[in-house]
Amino acid sequence: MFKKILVSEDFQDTNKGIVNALESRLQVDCIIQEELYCDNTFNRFKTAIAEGTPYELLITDLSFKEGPITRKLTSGQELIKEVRQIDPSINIIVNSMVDDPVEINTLFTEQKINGYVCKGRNGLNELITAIHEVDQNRTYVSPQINLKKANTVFELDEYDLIILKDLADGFTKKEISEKLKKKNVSPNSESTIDKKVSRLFDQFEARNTHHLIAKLIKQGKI
Amino acid sequence: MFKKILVSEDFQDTNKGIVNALESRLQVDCIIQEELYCDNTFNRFKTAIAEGTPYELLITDLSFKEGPITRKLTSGQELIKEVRQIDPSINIIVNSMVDDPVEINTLFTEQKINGYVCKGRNGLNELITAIHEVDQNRTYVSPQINLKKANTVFELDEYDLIILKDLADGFTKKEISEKLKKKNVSPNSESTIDKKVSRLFDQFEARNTHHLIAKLIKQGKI
DNA sequence: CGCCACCTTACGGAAATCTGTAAAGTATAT
DNA sequence: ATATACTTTACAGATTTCCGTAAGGTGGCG
Repeated sequence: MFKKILVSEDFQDTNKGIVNALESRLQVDCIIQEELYCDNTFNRFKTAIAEGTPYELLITDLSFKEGPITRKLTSGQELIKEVRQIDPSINIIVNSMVDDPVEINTLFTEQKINGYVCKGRNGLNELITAIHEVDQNRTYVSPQINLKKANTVFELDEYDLIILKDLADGFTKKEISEKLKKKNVSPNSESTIDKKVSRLFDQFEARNTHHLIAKLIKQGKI
Repeated sequence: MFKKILVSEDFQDTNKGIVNALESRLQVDCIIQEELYCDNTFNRFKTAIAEGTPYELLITDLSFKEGPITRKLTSGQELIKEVRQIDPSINIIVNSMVDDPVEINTLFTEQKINGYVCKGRNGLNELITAIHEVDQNRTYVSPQINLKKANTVFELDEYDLIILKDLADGFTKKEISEKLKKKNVSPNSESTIDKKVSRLFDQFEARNTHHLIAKLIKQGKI
């Protein structure tokens, strides 16, 4: 079983909840340490390697609030990427409230994480299970997550909705294009998004994006 | 100090984190109980009153995920409303990630909550502080929340409405400027319209015109 | 009157939208 | 295989938005 674990989670209550559970439910000789900031996590991680006592397991959230400290790493995804670069063999379990299969699938295929636990009423129990599974060189995914859905192609309407909702939330088409690429959703070029929205102008007789969004929200379609 | 506390929070890790902290940092003779569902919280609450041993403090989250069980109460807000109806004197502290001053202010003015703790890197410490404050009959709000912002309601005057409605109808700022000139409404320069809308970005925390229009329509202000 | 705060307007540059054209890729039917 | 229709993508330009600076106008106040 793992002897050295690092927990990266910015909410103090959750952080303590995880650490307490690990301390009481794992073997006594396991060192469990915690960080509230991605940057601190990464530094501690590097230091441990330099000192010849590397961590064996990283448990991290994905979303980290802004704080008083200027940050280099602002998300769990970025943290994982950096960590993987300097230690490809480290075990990583993500513990987050994200439940989008597409996004989670990307973590497994690209970031090579070993487990994904979706926060919820059984999250802590699942996390313990995940640790044991990962320790046995198996992967773990919360049962309520259906990764198969990640591979199903979006219907046109659903695709349009993603774009329109993001536009209504103030994202630019370039940003939306980048978000789609990160989620491995295709098509995802700015040009295609442009065309899709232009076609919606015709369809809904809108003069421009402002008009289109206003119409659709008033119609309750977004 | 409170002798009987009920914690309502659907994420198991967070729930345990809170309960563990309370158990170790409050007096030993305090009964702390926990629930993962609003409905269960409410039932336990009613039962305690019926048995003549009511809770003195309720600590609750606002957002509760859907689960396998059909729910009557689906949010902390609904829970608080029901609880207040049968026990107007119960102390309530909300522990949530919501950071919108308007929303939090409503909890104090309408639901008469006694404390609000915003989840974050210091959330658990703040929660302990909040409990002590509420015990002394004072209210508590996380320091990063500026409730004053909640009271500065931004009224849209008639001039703002003309511009916003025209934007939502797909007119460009140049067109709106021309329309105003034709109607002999002043000010009417494109530049002034620009400034007006930019100020509305700040006031309503919108990233761009799409975002602003979407927000205002959703709020029913246009 | 001069000073100050605020509003209006002009202007310019960077970024984003809107529109058209064209090339490349995909799937289907013959 | 080839033709066809459709989708995706790149690119280019004209227009519009976004944001900063600065100049002029207006009204309050000692």
